[in-house]
Parts: sequence; C-alpha cells; structure tokens
Amino acid sequence: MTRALQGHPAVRDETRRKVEAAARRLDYRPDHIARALVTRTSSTVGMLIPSSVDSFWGEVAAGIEEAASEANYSVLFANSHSQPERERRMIEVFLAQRVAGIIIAGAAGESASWFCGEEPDVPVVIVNWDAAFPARFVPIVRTGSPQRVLKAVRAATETDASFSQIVFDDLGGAQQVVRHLVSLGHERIAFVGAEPIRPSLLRVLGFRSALLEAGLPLGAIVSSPRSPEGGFQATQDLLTSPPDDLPTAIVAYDDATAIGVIRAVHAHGIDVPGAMSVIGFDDIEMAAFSEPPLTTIRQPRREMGRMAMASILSSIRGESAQRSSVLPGELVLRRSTGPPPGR
Amino acid sequence: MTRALQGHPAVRDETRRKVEAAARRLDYRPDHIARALVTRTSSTVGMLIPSSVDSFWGEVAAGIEEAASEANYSVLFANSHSQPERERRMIEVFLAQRVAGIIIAGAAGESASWFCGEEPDVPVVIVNWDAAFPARFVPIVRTGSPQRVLKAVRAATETDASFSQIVFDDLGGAQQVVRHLVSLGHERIAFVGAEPIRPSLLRVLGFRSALLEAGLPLGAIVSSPRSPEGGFQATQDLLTSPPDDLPTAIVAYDDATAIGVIRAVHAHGIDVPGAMSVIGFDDIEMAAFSEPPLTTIRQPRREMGRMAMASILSSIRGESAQRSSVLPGELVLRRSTGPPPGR
DNA sequence: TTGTACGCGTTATCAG
DNA sequence: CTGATAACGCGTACAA
Repeated sequence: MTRALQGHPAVRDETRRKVEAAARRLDYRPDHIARALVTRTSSTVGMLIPSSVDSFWGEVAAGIEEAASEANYSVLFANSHSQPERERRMIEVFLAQRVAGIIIAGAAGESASWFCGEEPDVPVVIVNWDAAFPARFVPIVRTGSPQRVLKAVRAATETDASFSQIVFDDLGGAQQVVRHLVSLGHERIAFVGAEPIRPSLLRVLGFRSALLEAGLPLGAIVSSPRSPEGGFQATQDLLTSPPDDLPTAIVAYDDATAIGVIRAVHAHGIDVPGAMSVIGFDDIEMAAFSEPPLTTIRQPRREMGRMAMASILSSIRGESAQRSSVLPGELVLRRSTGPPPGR
Repeated sequence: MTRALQGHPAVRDETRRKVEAAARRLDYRPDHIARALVTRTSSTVGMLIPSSVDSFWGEVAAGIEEAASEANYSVLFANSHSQPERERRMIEVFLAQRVAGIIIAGAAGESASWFCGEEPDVPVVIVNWDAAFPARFVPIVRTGSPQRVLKAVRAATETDASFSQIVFDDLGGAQQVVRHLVSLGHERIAFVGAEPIRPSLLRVLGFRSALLEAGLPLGAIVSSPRSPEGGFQATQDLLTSPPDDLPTAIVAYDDATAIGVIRAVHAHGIDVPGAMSVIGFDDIEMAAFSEPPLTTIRQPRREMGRMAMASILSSIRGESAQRSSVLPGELVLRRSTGPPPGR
C-alpha cells in the first residue's frame, strides 16, 4: 500500500512490483484530499495577484507556478483587483483550503487585516507591496523631506515578523533612470504618473534624490493613473506649460504610462528621442515594440515569482528563510532616450 | 454543528445563535479538505492555460476566476506552455486534487491523451482549442480545398461527447477583416502569420474564402511566429517582393504580429494607413496604443472565461449544458486601416 | 518485512 | 428538532 508506492526503504522489491501492478490495473490515483486531511498540510499554495490581465503579474505568476510545479506543489489562484476587501476574503478562502503557504503579490491592503490580527499558521510571503496611501500623501512625496516619505512608506508596509518579502528596489531603479538621463546631458526632467501607492512614492523619491545628487532643479511631478490613457492625458497637460519650462526628458511611472506619454509627445509634433527623451519602468513585453522602443528598467519578474515560491518551500521545510530581499533592476537601453536637443 | 452554520431549515434560532457564538469564539473555520473528503467533491476547479504571461489568456483566466469566485469556487491554476506533455501531467494533478471540473484553454495536444482514453468523471470544457498540426499542413491551408482544410481541423480537434467547448469564430472573424478591407477598396491583400495551429488554419481559410467571395485574387500568405518579432521579420521579407506585387493591405494573424508588421512597414518608409493598411486580431490592450492604433477583431476573452466556468457549474448541477458555443468577434475600427493609395 | 487498527474534520444518517 | 455515530481515503504507529 502506501509504503510500496512511496518508495519506503523497508519493502521487498517483489512486493513493491505486485502493488504497483495492482495500482496500475485499477488505475489507482492517490487522493490528495485524503492525504492532506491526515498529514494536516496540503501540497497547495495560495497565490493572490492584483490582476491576471496585467502581463507584469502574469509573469510573476508564471514564476510562482513554475517553481511550485517543479516542487510538486499546486497553486490556487485569485485576483485581488487591488481591493483590500477582496484580499481579505481570498486569504480567508486559502486558509479554509488549508494551503501550505500564501503568496500575496502587489498587496493593496494592510497586513494587519489579513489574519484577523493573529499570526498565520502558514508561511506568508509578500511580493512587491503596492500598498495604497491616502491621497494626502501625494503632496508629501513631491515636497516632503525624504525622511518623512520613507517613514510613511515604512509605516504603511510594516510587517509582522511572520512575513517574508520579495520586493523590487523602486528607489534605486528610479535613481538609475535619472542618472542615465543626466549622463546624456538632460537638465530639465519631469516625472509622470505619481500616485499615492508604495512603488510610486519610492520611485518619485528616487527621482528627487538623484536630481538632488546631480545638483539639478526638481522638475514637474504630475499624477496620473498607471495606464497608457493616464500617461497620455497627463502629458497633454504637461506640454501646455510655457515652452521654456518644457522638460527635455520625461520619466514615466511604468512602461504602460510611458507608451501613453510618447503618444502625447508625438501628438504635439515633438520627436522622441530627438527633442524629448522618454523612459519607462518594468520592461514589459511591449516596451521593445513601441515606437521608438522604450528605454526602461527591467524588473526580474519571473525570478521574483520563483523566489517567492522558494521562500515558501524553505519555510515549510523549517529552514529559517531569508526574511526579506530587495531586488535590483537593470537599465535596458533602447531608443526612446538620447541627448537633449542642441547637444 | 453543521446544520446550524449551513442554515439548515430544521434548527431552532436560539440553538443556531449559540453555535454561531461558539464558532466565533474559537474562530472556527470549516475545513474544505475534510468536507471534500466526505462529500467526494471539492469546490475547486482546475484551469490550464498556455501562458499567464500572455494578456490574452490572462483575461480568459480573469473571467474564469471571476465567475468561480462568485459561485464560491476556487481555481487551481497551471501553465501548459502549449506542451501536450505538460497538459497531460497537469490534468493528472488536477484529477488527484479531486477538482470538481477542468477548464483547458488553448489546448495544444489531443484530447485522447488527456484521460488515458477513458471518460473523465468530472466535467471538462475546452476554451479555444489551439491544437498544433504537423507542419505539412501549411501548404494545405494555403492552397488546399476548403473542404480538406476543414476536415483536417475537425479531425485534429474532434472531441468526445464529454467535452463542452467555448471557441471563437476564427473563420468568421477573418472574413469580417477581409470584407472591411474590400469595402475600403483594397484589391491586393496579404496574410502574415500563417502557422500550423488550429486558429491560424481557420483564419487563413476565412481570409481565402472572403477573397474568393469578393472575386479578388489570393494574396501572399506568409508564415511567422506569433509575436512582434515574427511579424517584423516576415514583413521585411514580404516587402522585398517587386513593387507592383506589393499588397496595399496586410492581415496579421493577431495583434502582437500586427505590431511587428507595422514596425517593418514603417522601417521601409511606408505610411500606415496612407500607403498600407494593417489589421490585427484579438484586440489586446496594446492594440489601442500602437502607432497608429490598430483596427482589429475583438475576441470576448473575459466572457469566454465566464462562460467556461458557467458551463462547468451547470454540469456539476447536472443540467445538460450546451455542448458547444462558437462566439462571434466584433470589428474594432481604429486608425491602421484606410483606403488604398490613389483612392 | 508486512498486516492492521486508528484518527484526521467533516457530513449524512439514524435514533432519540 | 437534536445528539450520537459511521464513513470518506489516506498515513502512521504498533503488532505480528
């Protein structure tokens, strides 16, 4: 029975063969449900992502599934649509399904609400906390002191010791972006897509600090939804400012926004990158196929998913996993950035 | 106990309240695992998609998850990467997890292999069968008789009576596309992205039949991988033919391909749509933000996912679900198509 | 090395 | 209307 099929050492070869033959004849399939009931732990992990329509999260999910599948785990999937209420509900469902671990990607809500304030009894790992802040944080991120911004970010995403985290280095990525533009000679740089969510706060902060470091004035920081439409609209507005205030480069919150930015810039008859450089963030698949192809910061999405699953697995094995990883981005040079006009 | 929490009719209000109070005090959570063991059916469905990175399947998945979640079902998710071998393996895993139903989207393999030739004991629904054909089918789809092509498609995707199907009307969609171009005055129309997979065979067939119906000559049909890179390369090749043979419009296999096609056309200094119309298929999110925005056929992806889940649910309830639905597309007019030059 | 109870947390059934 | 009890299919500990 169990021993034969599971490859227990203390079982005669002949017996094992007989059992296996019988199993095949009846096409016996071990029942994961019954197994989970007795072992008190299923081989399933819960994965909560904001939206499977978004290829960014789709690739994180692919990394998670890949690593899970290799370890013979299954993954239960749910979209949170960035709604804290749905996050809570789906976590509840995962718990009722007795998952062996939970991966929460792009979390919008507060960790305190997820487990009714108690320590969860399964490992939990956070991927790229996208916590939303009250809108009153937008002015702070623009002009508040860096200390104040960082304090706000930390306060809103402070986690109990029970959560591991795999997060992208948004601050450092934004700094890389600005340094690249500065090295090309840009001196008036704007940011499009500021929003009261964690990664945006950090990217704007990186934007500001790199500008400060280069001794350049702070450019315009405009808000917009994270979408081509949002970037398009916000850039339309931006471009109506007096000509001598016009930036020579625009840092977009992400690639989707950047694509809208480029379209708006083109709509004003301005060449990219001849007269205006545009830079994205994420390196989504389309980034390479916009016109012009987008210079951007690549997030190791699939790797982040794999790491999240790996973290769950090592927690399950009782190894004390690394608490928290901050992954660096990589600047991908394409053709949407170049020297400012007249250089 | 059970009766009180589940809202059984035959239980006194006072008793129910007492039970509920106790449940809350011990924060009791009914264990889905144990429940599944005794009821012999879990509230989980298996969902197999080719790739969660692809926003097309991501949206189908979103529809499935949405409908599942509304019906208090969970979804187990796996990527098949279009590998028949992986399809088989993941289906096996789903079965071992005792799922209540299985949704197979973009199936690449043959249904016969999925359940060892036996009837599955859970409802199964197919979404958009992407079955691969031997490469020798490419010439057939270009020049073979329509009957022969249809026969090939049917043979490779014939399903046992146990499978429901939700499939898109690829043939009709391609006909709509060509009719649109014909109505604009185009007479030389090419197809880029033919491949030996089911939807491609049907789209090429629709392309051919609509051309025939309009009394126009059959244009070039070139093969390419379904990606911007593929479309770009194939179009580069196409545009090197003698100028008087040049088409005035290109039908791309899908939007991703179309974006590569447009880039190649632009790279040859040809204006879209002034000198060349390009039309896509699917209406992915980026279609609206390519330059120029892509005219395309919209597939009701989310709705297809919802229908798949609805079909599973009605099978579970024992209702005899509709065997098979063929969903029509919708032409989305944007700016990548226009009259041919000189009209 | 192998056979055999027992119990995991539910639901269903049957007797009170 | 309610309380007790027998499965569900597996892993495991203990006896043979």
